[in-house]
Amino acid sequence: MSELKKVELEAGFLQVLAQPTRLKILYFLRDGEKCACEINPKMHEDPSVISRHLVKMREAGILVSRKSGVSIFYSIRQPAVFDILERVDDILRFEAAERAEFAARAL
Amino acid sequence: MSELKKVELEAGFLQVLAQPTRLKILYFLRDGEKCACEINPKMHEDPSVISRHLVKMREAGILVSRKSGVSIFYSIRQPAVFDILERVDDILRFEAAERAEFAARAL
DNA sequence: TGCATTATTGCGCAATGATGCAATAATATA
DNA sequence: TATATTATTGCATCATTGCGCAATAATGCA
Repeated sequence: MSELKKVELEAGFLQVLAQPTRLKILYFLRDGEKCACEINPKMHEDPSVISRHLVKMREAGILVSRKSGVSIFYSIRQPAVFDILERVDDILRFEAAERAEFAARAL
Repeated sequence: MSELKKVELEAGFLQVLAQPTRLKILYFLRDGEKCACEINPKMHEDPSVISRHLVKMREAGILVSRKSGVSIFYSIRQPAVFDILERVDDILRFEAAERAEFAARAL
């Protein structure tokens, strides 16, 4: 039915990563499992918003959740996302350095 | 002014990558510089759409352009984006394999 | 059972993004 | 100079996304 092509799958996955609040959540989860009730106070948004972000990342396979009582604990399922973010940071640093050099040259 | 935080810069860059047509263009440019007039017929979209995608990727530092006559040649400036896409593919393969295994188990 | 806590879903709103047509800019050529 | 080619920009439209309030579900506890 769907017959998703390679670039569409890639874009879809990257789309999930490409959101500041979701990245913030990922970095927060980096040092271990946290329940939504621990994530919420750290973020500056409505719990419903965070919930949707968490669901989206779980559906993408980035996170996994575990229920315990009324709480739901989330943790990283694909640590490789941090490799991706490292690569992005490399590129961003390169960009920043180049812009700085260009600015210096313009003096 | 802007005071962009780390996650915002990362998300912004990933947002540029997270679009099927742009990825298609990137893969097409992988084997070397191409002018817009070569890119256009390969894509199933209006030239104006392709132009905007190219500009966006150039602004993000992913591509670089060179003018020659009426033609404008684009090429990859950050080959590291393919490392990122490789990582994404790894994750997607992992996902696909897991879903396949789950499906097999359900028989 | 009744109540509190935690998390999610329904819904509408505002902002953003992708698209295509038409018009424009820039260059080459007859 | 007039015309054709190449690429971009202006503009309108449509779809998607992120957001927050309110309502609902699910569990634990008095």
